Amino acid sequence: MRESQAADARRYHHGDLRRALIDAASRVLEAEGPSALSLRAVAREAGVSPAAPYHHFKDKGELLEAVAHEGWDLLDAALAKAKAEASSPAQAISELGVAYVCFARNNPALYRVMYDTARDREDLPDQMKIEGDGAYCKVRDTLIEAGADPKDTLDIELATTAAWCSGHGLAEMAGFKQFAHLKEACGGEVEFFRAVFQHMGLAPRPPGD
Amino acid sequence: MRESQAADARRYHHGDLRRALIDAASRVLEAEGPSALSLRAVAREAGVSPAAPYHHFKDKGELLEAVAHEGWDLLDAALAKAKAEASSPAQAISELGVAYVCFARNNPALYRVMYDTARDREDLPDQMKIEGDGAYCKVRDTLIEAGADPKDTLDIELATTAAWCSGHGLAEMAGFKQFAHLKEACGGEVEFFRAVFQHMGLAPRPPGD
DNA sequence: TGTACATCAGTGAACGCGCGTTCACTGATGTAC
DNA sequence: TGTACATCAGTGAACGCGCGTTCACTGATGTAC
Repeated sequence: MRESQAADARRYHHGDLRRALIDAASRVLEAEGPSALSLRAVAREAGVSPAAPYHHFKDKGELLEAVAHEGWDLLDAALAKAKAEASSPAQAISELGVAYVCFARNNPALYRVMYDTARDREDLPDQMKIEGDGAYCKVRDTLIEAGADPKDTLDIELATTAAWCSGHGLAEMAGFKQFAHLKEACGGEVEFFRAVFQHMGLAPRPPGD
Repeated sequence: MRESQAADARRYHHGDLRRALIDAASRVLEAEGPSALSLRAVAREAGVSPAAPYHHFKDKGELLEAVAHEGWDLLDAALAKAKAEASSPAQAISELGVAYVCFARNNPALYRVMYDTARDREDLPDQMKIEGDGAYCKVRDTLIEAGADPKDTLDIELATTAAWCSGHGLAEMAGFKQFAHLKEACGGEVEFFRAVFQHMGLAPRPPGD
């Protein structure tokens, strides 16, 4: 049937416990928050003994990293989708921001784990690095498409960093109740995001404004 | 000597254990990070038994809130100082941002506790509320002084929110190693902050730029 | 001023808990002949 | 195809740990007379 069995662990007892553990971790995370994300809780959720995960992850940290890694992939996919659907580079910048903040709002605990594990390593993951086509590069390339001078690399990097920080800041703030009246005044959460991005110079003013 | 003794608990055994516990918490926080901040560790650091804090705080959460409260006061003071020293409203906006990010960089664990306890309550503390003269109001008033239309309250609030989010985002990002080369290229960490704020529209361009 | 009493800040031992991790094991799966 | 063996994913009991919190207590301080 299959030529390779080295890369295919799926036929063992459980099927694919590694995968199942990451999924279980996501469920624990969204149901009970980051503080409830223990190895034992994940094993429990996956229906295996507390020792089982050690056949797939060196320790708890390695499981968390796997969860975070998946999170960055999901974020990357959300940004790619937003960029593909935008009708112009200027609009794409704004839509990347909205997609970013919506991702964080829809997966708050996962988003937290992503940055917490990065902070522990003092390093953002390779997935969003400057070389390659990670999330960071999508933002940078969009800024260039929208007219930034690609030769002024320092300026481009600063602009990309500014955009990323703005998105991250809004993502973290958006959950506080203080902003409920602003969301209402703007006519919805996404509209609030867009309005804030306008003030950050990251969104075109709507026509006739 | 003293008429009131109700408001003055300072003459009891320890002197002022409440104060001492908050100070001990700050020391634990900066030495070992937020995850090490347990009630027992704080009591240990203060040199008292694990039960002693319960005479001053209902539970661990109340101690954390007191630590966070103090943090917001310190942040407020840092912003007030930055604003007072600025030579123009436009410069004040930029200097508020720099002061904010520097505060977070100099007190990373405290900064984290401030936002974590706020998130648990789903509410930022009263200290930075819209009414009064908390940190939020300092930013808002400075924006008005710099020329924003005070009658367009929605716009002002959005602009203040945008500024706050930008600062928070940069504060959280500034610790990552990825940005080391940008700090170097800008000639220093503070210069990096200023450059990013320029891209967020929060800092005046230096003359001749 | 001196004494009896009330107050209450701090002690130290104990509780039950969930955690990360280790260990010897078992039993299903895959492989060689 | 059938059998013997090796592999290794998962078990379940146990470990030591630090945690938040409670409890009966003790002893210093403040107060009333």
